Amino acid sequence: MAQRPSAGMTIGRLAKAAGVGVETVRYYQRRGLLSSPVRPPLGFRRYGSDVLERLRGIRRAQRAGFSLAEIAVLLRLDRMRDRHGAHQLAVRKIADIDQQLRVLCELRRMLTQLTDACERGSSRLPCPIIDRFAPPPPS
Amino acid sequence: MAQRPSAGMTIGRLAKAAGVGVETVRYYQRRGLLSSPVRPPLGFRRYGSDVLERLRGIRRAQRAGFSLAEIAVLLRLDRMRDRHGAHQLAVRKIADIDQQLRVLCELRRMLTQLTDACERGSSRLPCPIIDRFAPPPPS
DNA sequence: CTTGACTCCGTACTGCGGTACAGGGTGTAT
DNA sequence: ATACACCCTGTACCGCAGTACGGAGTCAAG
Repeated sequence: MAQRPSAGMTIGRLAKAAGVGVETVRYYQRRGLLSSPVRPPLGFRRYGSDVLERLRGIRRAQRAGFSLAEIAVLLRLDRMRDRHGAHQLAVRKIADIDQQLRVLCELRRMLTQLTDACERGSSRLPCPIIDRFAPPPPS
Repeated sequence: MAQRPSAGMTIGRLAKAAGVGVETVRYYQRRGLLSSPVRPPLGFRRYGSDVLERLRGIRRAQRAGFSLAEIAVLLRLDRMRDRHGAHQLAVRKIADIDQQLRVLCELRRMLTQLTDACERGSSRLPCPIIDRFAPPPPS
């Protein structure tokens, strides 16, 4: 049983293991998403694998479209074991996504129409894109 | 032919006609998207309907998903009558939108799976949403 | 001629999710 | 023992698209 050089990772290794920057870890600590172990009187803070798992969880939730503020709420619901709250949050998120999808589809339709018109039109006519979006100054 | 009280609108009327705030108009002027008429030695600036049309064009382009920086480019292309450039910009924008759509669809699929699992699961088991995103501290 | 609404100009602040940097202290390998 | 990489703390800054505010000037109606 060799004495470990000190149990746990330093912040740098933690960050690397989670694929984020050191500054990002500190930022999450400031936001209260990650706890910061007490600093020993001499030396650096050490982080256990639990913190690493948490950090990875935060990133997963981010990829799922939750903001850091929402993740803070999720973590709070977690501490309170509030399944219902978490479920509601996810359902609302899906509604958000649906709204965004609608807007983007409409946008795509509009832009596609425009580029199609631009391609078909005689090059002597004004470009429909410019025409729609940038009515020329009266000159 | 009554002498008009002074031709054109003040900035407040211009803003209201376009449905934006006065500060927004000034902001666009600072960004070089709208020209600012010379201020007469005494009195306020006056804006013609050409500026109003331009302002409306900027808002249309924004709604179509262009950033102000991109709109600045569009306006420059407009001045140069560069149809091809405008077309390319729009095509790139469509590719952006497609990428966003892909990401959002994947997200939606993932969240839906999660909420479904949450609804079906026994309430005694840990919530899959919390479980996925917020692995509880070891405690 | 006063009142109130508007304009002008400059600067600073918002929220989001970080990033950068300065000026120290510390751990570890050689 | 010394070099060098890493950590700590605090603060400032990034882009985006505005919004807010202070203190002054000006215009128009009553």
